[in-house]
Amino acid sequence: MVQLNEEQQVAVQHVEGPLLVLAGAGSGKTRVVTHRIARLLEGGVHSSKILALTFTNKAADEMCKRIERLCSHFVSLLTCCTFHSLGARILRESIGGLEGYRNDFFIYDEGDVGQIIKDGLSSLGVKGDKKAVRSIREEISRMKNDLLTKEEFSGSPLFQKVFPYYQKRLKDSNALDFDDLIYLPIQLFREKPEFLKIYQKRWEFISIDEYQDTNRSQHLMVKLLGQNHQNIFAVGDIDQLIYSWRGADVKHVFNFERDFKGARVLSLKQNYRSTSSILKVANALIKHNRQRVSKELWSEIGEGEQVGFYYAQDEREEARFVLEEIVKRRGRDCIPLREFVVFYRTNAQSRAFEDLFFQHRIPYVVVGGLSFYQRREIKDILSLLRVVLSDADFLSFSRTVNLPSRGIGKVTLQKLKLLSSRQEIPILSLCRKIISEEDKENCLRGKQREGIADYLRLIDDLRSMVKEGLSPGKIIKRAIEKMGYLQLLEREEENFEERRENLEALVNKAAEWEEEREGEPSLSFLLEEISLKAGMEETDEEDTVRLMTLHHGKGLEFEVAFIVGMEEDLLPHANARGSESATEEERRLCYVGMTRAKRFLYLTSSLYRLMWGTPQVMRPSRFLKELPRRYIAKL
DNA sequence: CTGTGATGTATTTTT
DNA sequence: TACATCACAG
Repeated sequence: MVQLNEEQQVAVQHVEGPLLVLAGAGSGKTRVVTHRIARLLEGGVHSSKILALTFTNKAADEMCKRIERLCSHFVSLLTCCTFHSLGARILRESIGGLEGYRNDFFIYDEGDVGQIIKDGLSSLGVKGDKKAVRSIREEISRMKNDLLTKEEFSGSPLFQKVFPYYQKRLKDSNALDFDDLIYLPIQLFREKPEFLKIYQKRWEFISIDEYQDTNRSQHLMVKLLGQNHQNIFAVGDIDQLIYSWRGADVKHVFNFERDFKGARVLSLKQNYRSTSSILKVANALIKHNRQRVSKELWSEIGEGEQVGFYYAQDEREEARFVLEEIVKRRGRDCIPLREFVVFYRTNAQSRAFEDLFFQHRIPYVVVGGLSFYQRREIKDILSLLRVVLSDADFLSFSRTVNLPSRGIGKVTLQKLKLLSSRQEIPILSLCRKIISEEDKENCLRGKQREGIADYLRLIDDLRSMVKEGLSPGKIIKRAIEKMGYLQLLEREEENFEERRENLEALVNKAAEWEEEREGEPSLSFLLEEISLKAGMEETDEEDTVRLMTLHHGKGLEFEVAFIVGMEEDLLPHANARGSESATEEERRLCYVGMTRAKRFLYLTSSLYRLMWGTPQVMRPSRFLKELPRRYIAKL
């Protein structure tokens, strides 16, 4: 299928001015985007003038590769990345335009951010309830995504109290959160239009993938960057909008023609992925959504088999059914394991499948579960490296100062933090001061004082390695050795082997990264890449069954897809109860899952399900009743 | 300060 | 179930 259909051709040949492509699932969206960019390049547009934005790193990688394949020698300076990477890049260059920021910032992940909110709560005398932390985190995120100041944002009272603390902590630590990566460039562009001009000139052609999932700040970023030339090529599908909880809004798609004057709109309805049975079922489901423009996907692939439905007794039996079906299909249709995917609504559901697959030696990968970089042992080492690079990162300091145990506990830490903020000195400078001055104020003695001194020696040691220009991989290796981390793990952990292997993998990853990046393999660069790409592991090559949430399925395709747990309060999720728009989003989620399947699609429900360790009676999902019987086979 | 064990409470989705 | 937090003893 080298040929493009008529609508695709029109899109690919589009050069200047705004264009919105409403591309249904499997309609060759990525092909259109890549071919169009290839055409621009062939038409003489310099690669440095093109910006291609995607939603995930994986998609960015994929797009890069495909463009390269189409016209290898032109691509060198093409910018193809996620919104967040773009933001980070802009800020590295230009954050100096904003008062009080430095360009060697760290990027804090969700865990880091949660810890800071917790600290904030406890400094206010409120106990750090996990739920409260999460809701405040969401409020902060919402505020920044909606580009509001804290005065404009009507947050909860708790938010109002914690937010100033939160911002101060980040600033003192020279750190940014994820949302800042979009929020701050926009602030910069508004305050200092001369910076905006630079970037407007740099990128003359902008293409955005998964446009339906952009939130308000991302949307504005595109608008600002494209203001002059208006060469905006947006591709999206409102039936696949699944991130409204993160600020995505159909409004942005509906308003495209208003936001970009003279915009053309195209729609791609022919599907090149799935059998028509699968499409009929998916179409029937999504038709129940009111907020959409009607659109019926069709394909020429042939009817194929009916969609299978299985009603299981409990989740173990559900897993057993899936496993048997995989084994059967693999044998009968010669489908490799990597072409099977199991989709579920919540991460917790993966357990039953993991247990069974493990037991039966069926190789599998859980995509996007607890990411590699969020594992404790990895975070410990990376935190230490952050301290090596910065005097001010209190969070990383507190995480590592007592590894291995140096007698620095909660109390001492609190004392140090108080002193550090009172004297407005970075935490490490404070530590140096304390051990150099001869027991002035008597603030640390004996074991604690010796512990701090020991820690500082470790940091200095590693810093001198950085100065000598040792490679990141070597520094990481030395850091693990010097702090005696393995011995520490060995003493206290049961799954020592696994953790040791993870650390080994970290060193290897760093080494790999160095080879890729001939130019400038600095430690700080590596850390940035890790914080932006956390969660992306290269499992693509392995022939294993994939287990993932429906959200992770976006943009992927498989020969065989299972959507499990089709039950009320799970899909649609309990949190959507009573809200029509939330239920519609659940329906879209289900739709995304269905349209991932090329040849075979299975849906399963379970009568009983273990929740919090106790069995619960479940009711079949309302979505099942919305499907046309004649395309469904009960198994 | 550290380690232990009891106790209670939580499972949406993610760059 | 399982994980995190808390109280208490060493």
